[in-house]
Amino acid sequence: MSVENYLKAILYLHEEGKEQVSTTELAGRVQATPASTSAMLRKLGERAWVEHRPYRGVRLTEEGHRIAMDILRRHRLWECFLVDHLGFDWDEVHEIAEELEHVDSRDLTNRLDAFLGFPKLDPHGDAIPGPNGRFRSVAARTLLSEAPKGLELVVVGVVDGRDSFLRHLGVLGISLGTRMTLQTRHAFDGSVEVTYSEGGEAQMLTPSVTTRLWVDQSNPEPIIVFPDLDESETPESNK
Amino acid sequence: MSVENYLKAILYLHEEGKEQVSTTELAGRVQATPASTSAMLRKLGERAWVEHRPYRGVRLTEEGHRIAMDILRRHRLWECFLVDHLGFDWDEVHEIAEELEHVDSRDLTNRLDAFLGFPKLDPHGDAIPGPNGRFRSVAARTLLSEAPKGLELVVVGVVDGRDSFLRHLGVLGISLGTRMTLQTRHAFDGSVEVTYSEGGEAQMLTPSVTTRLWVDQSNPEPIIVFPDLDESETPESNK
DNA sequence: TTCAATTTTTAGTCTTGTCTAATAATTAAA
DNA sequence: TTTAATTATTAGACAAGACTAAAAATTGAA
Ligand SMILES: [Mn+2]
Ligand SMILES: [Mn+2]
Ligand SMILES: [Mn+2]
Ligand SMILES: [Mn+2]
Repeated sequence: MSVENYLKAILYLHEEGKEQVSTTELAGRVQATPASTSAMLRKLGERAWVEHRPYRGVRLTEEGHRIAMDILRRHRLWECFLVDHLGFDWDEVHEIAEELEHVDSRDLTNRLDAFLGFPKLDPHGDAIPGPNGRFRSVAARTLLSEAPKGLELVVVGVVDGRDSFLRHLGVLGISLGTRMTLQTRHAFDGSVEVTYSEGGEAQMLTPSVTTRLWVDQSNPEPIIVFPDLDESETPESNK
Repeated sequence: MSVENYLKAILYLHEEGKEQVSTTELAGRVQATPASTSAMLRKLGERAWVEHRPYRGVRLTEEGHRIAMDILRRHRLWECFLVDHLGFDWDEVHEIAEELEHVDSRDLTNRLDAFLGFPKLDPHGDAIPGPNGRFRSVAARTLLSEAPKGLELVVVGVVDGRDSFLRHLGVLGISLGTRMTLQTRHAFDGSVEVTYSEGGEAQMLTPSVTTRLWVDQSNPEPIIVFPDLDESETPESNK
């Protein structure tokens, strides 16, 4: 919980343009003393969620960025729910979302996302990260029918929101956030075969499906490389 | 958070008929050691949320009962939301609700309640406390093990909300609202045979099942609602 | 370049909640 | 009514996260 709030605060500061986040500024954001913040940064560094150069500042690692984006996603989705369905005003929701964001269930988050209609913006007009941990951008997504083979893809949207189609997706085991890799494309009729990252047998999808599904690359190229960080922790949370 | 889980666990045990709750039994419910539980009980006693007589057991005070009922209210409202609006199955929601229940905002709770249409029962058929901290309705219900033969019955709740039991019900083709008629009762082992109104073959049910299912006569009498109960009856049931 | 102001980290405590091991009280058996 | 088994509490530690006060590093002004 505390760890999550710190990560999100660092993300906010990055989004505001700060490459390096100072201890004091971060302390201000999380309402803690610089001393407490310093201790937390050491811990986050040990877990490889931030790169902390003492006295110099801190920056999210790729993994830390991923985690922070997921918290931001939950925060903004809940804000949508509170405003659009419970009738809160946009200035009343932040504090409550600040709590709800810490309920960490991938399934819950994705279903809430679907329930809300896959919103791209929260009630404050801020972009909502998608299930792949990146902001939803029209440019970044591709129809499954035109996606490349061999790369892990993640389903980021549907072209057709009719109930009949969504129910059919359910039968196929596909929902927003489903990860799959395109294995084969049959030129004859445009059908494709995919394998789900979660396992199971190869699945054939008809063009009626592949032309109605938005996908994106599941694992973007690493943007930042930290040569001297020691290896890997347990991937974070999320049942 | 921890404090809330202890209070709710004590409430559950009260609802199961235990006047005094023992340290060991409570420890089992909250998945902690008796030593930790003992320490927590001292603290809860200091805050006057329980009456703790060392070596004798513990009981919620009026204030503690009020707080616990409010947590139970949030838990069950969220379960309704997860099932009715996010499409979860009734055996998937408990763990998530276990987290959501701790988001403590009166405004949020009451708006959620309204959004859901002021439900009286959660997806497992358990009564939902109202904003006044008392149950809203008492449905006329009987254990299937004690129900009369030959009448059409409808499943209105489960005594045991554990996922394992709910999944077993799924295998048996039973869910909330399932209609059946008790055909035979075998005195030897307490097993019964029922037929489903929807059709299919007669189904044998073991006492482990029949003593955990609340049923009501299928004839559509309206649920009796007592908006302003003076006495806090102790509605039975649940995990 | 030097030194004082500012920023950051460290040292030492506290609180909450957890654990294991040891002790004490209660209950059940002989 | 003793004793043995069970149950409950206390003692002592630990981890997370927070604080204040003190020390160390960096920065900026003279
Ligand atoms: Mn938060
Ligand atoms: Mn917002
Ligand atoms: Mn809980
Ligand atoms: Mn329930």
